[in-house]
Amino acid sequence: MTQFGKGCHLHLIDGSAFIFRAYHALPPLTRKSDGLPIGAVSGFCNMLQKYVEDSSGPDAPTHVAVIFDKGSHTFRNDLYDLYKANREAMPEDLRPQIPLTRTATLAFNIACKELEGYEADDIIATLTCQAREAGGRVTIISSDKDLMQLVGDGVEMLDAMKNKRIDRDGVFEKFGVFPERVVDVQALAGDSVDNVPGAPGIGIKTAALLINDFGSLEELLDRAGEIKQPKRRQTLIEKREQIELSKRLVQLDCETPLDFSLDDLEVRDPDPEVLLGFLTEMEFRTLTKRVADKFGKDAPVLPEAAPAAAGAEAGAAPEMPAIDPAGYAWVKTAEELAPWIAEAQQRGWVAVDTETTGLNEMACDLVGISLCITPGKACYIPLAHRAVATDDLFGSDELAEGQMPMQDALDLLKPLLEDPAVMKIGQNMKYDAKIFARYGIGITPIDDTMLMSYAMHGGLHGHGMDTLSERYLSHTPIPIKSLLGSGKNQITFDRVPVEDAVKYAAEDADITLRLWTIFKPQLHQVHVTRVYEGLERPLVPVLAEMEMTGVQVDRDTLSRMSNAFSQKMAQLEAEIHDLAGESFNVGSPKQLGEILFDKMGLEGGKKGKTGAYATGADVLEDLATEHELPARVLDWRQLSKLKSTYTDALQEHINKETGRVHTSYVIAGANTGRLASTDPNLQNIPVRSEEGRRIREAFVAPEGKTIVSLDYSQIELRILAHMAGIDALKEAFREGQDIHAMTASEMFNVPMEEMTPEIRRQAKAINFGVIYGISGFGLARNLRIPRGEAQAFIDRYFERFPGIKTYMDETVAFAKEHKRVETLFGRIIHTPEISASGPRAGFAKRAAINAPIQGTAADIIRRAMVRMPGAIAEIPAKMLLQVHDELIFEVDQGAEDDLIAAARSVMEGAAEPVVKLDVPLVVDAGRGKSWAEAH
DNA sequence: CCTGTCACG
DNA sequence: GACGTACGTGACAGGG
Repeated sequence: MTQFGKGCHLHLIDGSAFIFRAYHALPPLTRKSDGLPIGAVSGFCNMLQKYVEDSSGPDAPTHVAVIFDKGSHTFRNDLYDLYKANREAMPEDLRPQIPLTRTATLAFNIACKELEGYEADDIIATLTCQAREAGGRVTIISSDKDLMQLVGDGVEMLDAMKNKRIDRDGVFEKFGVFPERVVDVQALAGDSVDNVPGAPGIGIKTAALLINDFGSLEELLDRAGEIKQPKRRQTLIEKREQIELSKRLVQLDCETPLDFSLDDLEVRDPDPEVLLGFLTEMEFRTLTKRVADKFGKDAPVLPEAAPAAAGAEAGAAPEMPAIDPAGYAWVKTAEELAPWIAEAQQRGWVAVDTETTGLNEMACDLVGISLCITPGKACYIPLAHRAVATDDLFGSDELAEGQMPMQDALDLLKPLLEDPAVMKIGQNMKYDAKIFARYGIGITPIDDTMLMSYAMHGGLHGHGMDTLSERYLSHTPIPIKSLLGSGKNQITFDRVPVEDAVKYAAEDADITLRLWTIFKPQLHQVHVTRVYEGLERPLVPVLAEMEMTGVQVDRDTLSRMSNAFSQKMAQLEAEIHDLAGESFNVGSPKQLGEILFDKMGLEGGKKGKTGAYATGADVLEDLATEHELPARVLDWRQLSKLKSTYTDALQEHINKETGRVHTSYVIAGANTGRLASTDPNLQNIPVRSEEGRRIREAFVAPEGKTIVSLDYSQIELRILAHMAGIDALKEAFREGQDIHAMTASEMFNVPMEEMTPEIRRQAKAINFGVIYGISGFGLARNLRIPRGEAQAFIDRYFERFPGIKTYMDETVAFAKEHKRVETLFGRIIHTPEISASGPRAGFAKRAAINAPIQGTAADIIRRAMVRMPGAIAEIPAKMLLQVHDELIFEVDQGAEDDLIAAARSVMEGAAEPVVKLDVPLVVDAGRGKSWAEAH
């Protein structure tokens, strides 16, 4: 045994932090065989495994221990009975998992230490002091700021989450003092999480200032009389005892009586039998396999789960072979393709993936197709790969060897892809469906693993294939960059050698199929089958159709506007330079800030975290009342935005073949269930300003057609009225009243006849604020009124509509209990951050309040869109665009009334029959030759 | 690649 | 005068 000393490196892992992070990061998983809650243990083991993998190499620890808290009563409670009194009770499903995390640690053969009556922090402190005295190094793996007292002199912290090391400078950044004085700052600032009182009204910033001025807390308290600010002086004198108590509470104990020594913590290799035994007992399929692979052993056989219950544990795949390119075939001929088609037909499903020359489905070509029916066994059918030329840099235009004619392959595949009895499985099927559509194939029926994940895991993580593969298959797919390169040397997929393409493309189909086998049975368990089958999957063909149709955009209109903007901008720029007395880049916020606040010396310059002055519109608007220059800059910025983002960029997006603009909707992008529009984004075409609105004049109907726009009136407020059950609001909506005026009348006791636009405006801001999870600060900023006044408005609002407050509180409570919120249609939005501390808690809370409202509205318009094609089938009209609460159509002249009647009926009735709203949904309609006229 | 800014619902 | 704050998006320009 080596004696701990110089050259040794001790790792101390904050076990409780690991547990809580694991618990909050994962859905509530249970062990399949007996339903034992196991999510936190699973996450804990994954984190330990990752730690073990990451901590090899030259900087590897020689000694390591995981330290836990034990018991709820510590010596600090004897000092102060309210210590940690406001901690929430441990969740019911976490409690039984705690002992298992000890077992897990031991199974990894890592020392596992705890001590009754002491917090983990104290044990960590004691060990750190011992190690430091012995001349060794220490890394504390935790993000707990209390432990920052220990940093320095060979001791560092490692935030495993952010993979960020924290040294003395890092501590200074956080606390404004070096580690020796962190206790002093904490004693003053207190800690709301641990219920350490501190000095009221003093936070970390002020505390650091004081400590740096006086040198130490004791010095500060002795000489408190010298402090200039009367309030602060009084606090420090009056609360001296409380501050001293706080210091004793935050001071870590380096004298914890330990019954073991550093030498007992020496790193040991795990015993494969023990570790695999434990993992198998927990029924962690993926991790068991991964660890078994590491040891070069076969994974122990797990009890076979019934297919319907498969995957109750994260990543719990049904038995599947390893992902291995050896199982991937290169299909070269029709004869080789035939058995794949036959097997798909016989099994009733096939995973399909297309490879193309680019990401724009409307302007790229098919290069190959991959298929997979059984995990581990997949094929790639190359169709348009170019021969790799040896003599020139640009490659050849010749087709590569070993490919069947594209049309032959498509002719063979078409019956399969259109066979109603064979499920086609894809990842982001809208993409493949659009490609196939261009080759005359209407792929149906489909399942989409991206959308399955979105329905089940919305809010937890992204739903791209790489994310899903890593999370649920513990496998990193071959990066496309490894084939295509990046930057200007990037090649297109048809230039990839077929041998490489087979491995990549077949793997994609294999992964997709594996994800499907895991997800499919889970949809039902998580109760999102209706969401997936009613709101996500059926939207794929509808959106594909809309995107392929595109919208006509008039290039000349845009081009003329661009020129006009250029001229006006040049003029403004000259004026701005004149006013500044020098030439600079108006488009650079950095340079602008320096001109405004350094050179011109204007008041109100505030630097952000990067050290640059803020020059946002709100800042400039304040300055504009006094000065010419900021006012000009605002005008310039507006034009610059319109030109670069709209009049110029939109022209680039006009498709050469169709002459129209084809956006792409992201179905699984927004947390709330909304769509997002990209390349180009047609959901943020200007409308609020007069100049901007003119951009919409360029969105036109072709000869003989009309643009029709239908939009939901106040849909989110209506949903709020329904969900929160506010009778006054419901009544107002039923009677078709002006809802903001009614709110104003109710709040400010102004009769409706005497309503002024100003009072109504304020009420409108409050109504919107409520939807966003109102705060005094936010409302104050929006209305540009003092914060106290804004808070008074809010208090008044809650007084008049107590149901709203109840709704908000109940929604947050639900989110805290279930780590998710739901829409009226059962869409789940996970809220993993809801129990976070600090500013993130506020964010999460407001997002949780907003999500059911915004999400229900999103569900409703999705339902309308899914039904729309059937409802307007007999009308010569096409749905073109969706803008969250608005649908835009193109219709033959003369059929406008029919379309409006049919579409309005679908939209107004979209919630039914699943949800019967207590308020009517009202749809406004407009028509014209352009979007500007129709809106 | 990140940040600030600004366009929309 | 603890902190930082309305919700949800995407695109562009500047700057490292």
